[in-house]
Amino acid sequence: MEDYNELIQQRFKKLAEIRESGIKPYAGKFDATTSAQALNDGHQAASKEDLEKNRVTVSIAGRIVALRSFGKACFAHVQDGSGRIQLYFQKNTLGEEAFFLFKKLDIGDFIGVKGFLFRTRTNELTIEVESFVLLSKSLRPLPEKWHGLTDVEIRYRQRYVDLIVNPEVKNVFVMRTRIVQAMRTFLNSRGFLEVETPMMQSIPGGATARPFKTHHNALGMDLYLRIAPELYLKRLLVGGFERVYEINRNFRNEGISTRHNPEFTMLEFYMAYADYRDLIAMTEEMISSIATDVLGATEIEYEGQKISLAAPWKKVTYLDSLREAGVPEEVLSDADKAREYAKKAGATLKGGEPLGKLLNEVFEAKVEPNLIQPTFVTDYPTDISPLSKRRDDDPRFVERFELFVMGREMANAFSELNDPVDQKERFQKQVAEREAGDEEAHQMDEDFIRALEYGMPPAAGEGIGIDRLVMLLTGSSSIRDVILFPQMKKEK
RNA sequence: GGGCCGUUAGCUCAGCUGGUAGAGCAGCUGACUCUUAAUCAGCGGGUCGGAGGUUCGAUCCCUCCACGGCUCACCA
Repeated sequence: MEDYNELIQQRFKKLAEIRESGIKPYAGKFDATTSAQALNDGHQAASKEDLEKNRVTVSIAGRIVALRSFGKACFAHVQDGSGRIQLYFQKNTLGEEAFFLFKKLDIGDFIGVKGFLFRTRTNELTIEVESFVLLSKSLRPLPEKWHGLTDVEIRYRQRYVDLIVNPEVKNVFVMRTRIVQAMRTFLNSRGFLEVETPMMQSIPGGATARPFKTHHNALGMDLYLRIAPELYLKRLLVGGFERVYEINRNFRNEGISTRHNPEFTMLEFYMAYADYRDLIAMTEEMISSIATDVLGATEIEYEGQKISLAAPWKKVTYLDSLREAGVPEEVLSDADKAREYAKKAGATLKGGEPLGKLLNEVFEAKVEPNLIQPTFVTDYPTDISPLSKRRDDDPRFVERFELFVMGREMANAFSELNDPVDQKERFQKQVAEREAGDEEAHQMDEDFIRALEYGMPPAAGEGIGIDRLVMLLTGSSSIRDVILFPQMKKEK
């Protein structure tokens, strides 16, 4: 931490003076009768004369965010959890002693005030303060009032300051909470049960990604932070839960970018006796209803582009999406031609990739960036979908879709593979890829196979990246703007 | 991890060709009882991200390092 500068030292001095005068600079509770927003909303229609005729006495607590001082009077704004309201302090009203303490206050201090409402000459609803208490002395200066705080490093590292001075930042996080609430309401109303499954797993499964490793001392065993809850949620299907979901953190030991944070939040839900087609309809309904709940609209703008979340959304099969992007037919079924084509498209290949993986390189380069309006891409190659059920008509493809908006993957869903023999073979294939050097390939999970051998009902499951959904709905271009405390390097 | 860019007062930013740093806000002192970017007068505040190097002299040029941003790779 840096040394205390002159401004901070001045405030420590004021703190000492306040203590010397027998006043507690860090008080206990304060009973506010109202909030800034309640006052502004509730007295919108009250005229200057109304307020003079029928005096409204209020008490409110908050942080001083602006001070405009005259000799024997002062205007201030306090900010509470709901908004801001102006205060007016007069020496005549407060008395000598209280006015002396008032002079020791700084921007940033928390105070509780009692007073009555009036309107100023400029008609701003204001509290004339009759008495006040210092609730908490602030020792550090807040950023200036014109430009506020824009340094992104300070904004992320000291999010508390960002939240104090940038109301739109706070609003994004309020919206995030509302989005998640709307999601829970949607799922709960359809009979889904929210559950919690292990964050620490001895075999990190359910996704292709590199995990964080940790160690349990008493058990003497390595554990991994989960990369997905999928395999545990499916064990619950085996156990008889028919509709379950989990909204929680996943951890992936990979690069950090404007779209990736090492810990991020996913919704995963599983629905017995359904297939991926049911989830297409449900996803359209869920996301458009969340948008309506939270934004009051299904038309949004993201990074200058208008996006319509009104159902129905475009659907295209994986192969057709490649065809539409101009990929020649022979590339779609020939691994050698696909390899050549993927290379030309700029993919970095290690060699030995199966056709599905090669096609996916092409897909990511040629198709994904152009999926601006919500689009379901269906029927993925089996090679890159080790947990999905095969299509009856063509086992090279699975019953799976991904949802793309703004060229980004928003959801991934499939009919769950419930054939233990097929699942075991797929794991074995993954293990082989792992042994061939693919660190992200699945490991064998014997217990999961055992669970499937007891019998898992046919089911469909889906994952939706909450952070990315929040980005979309709040117009945020960086994932760090929708995560309160994004991961940063250690401060020096 | 690679490439590009950035880091100057508490905050937001200037700083020319290399000659040891400025503004606004915030702060302090004083004036001021309806301001809201309050106003007026005065004052203080800097390891110019860090360490080396070049130079008579470095905020400025070079090297390395740290942190951040964008981007590519990896991925969701």
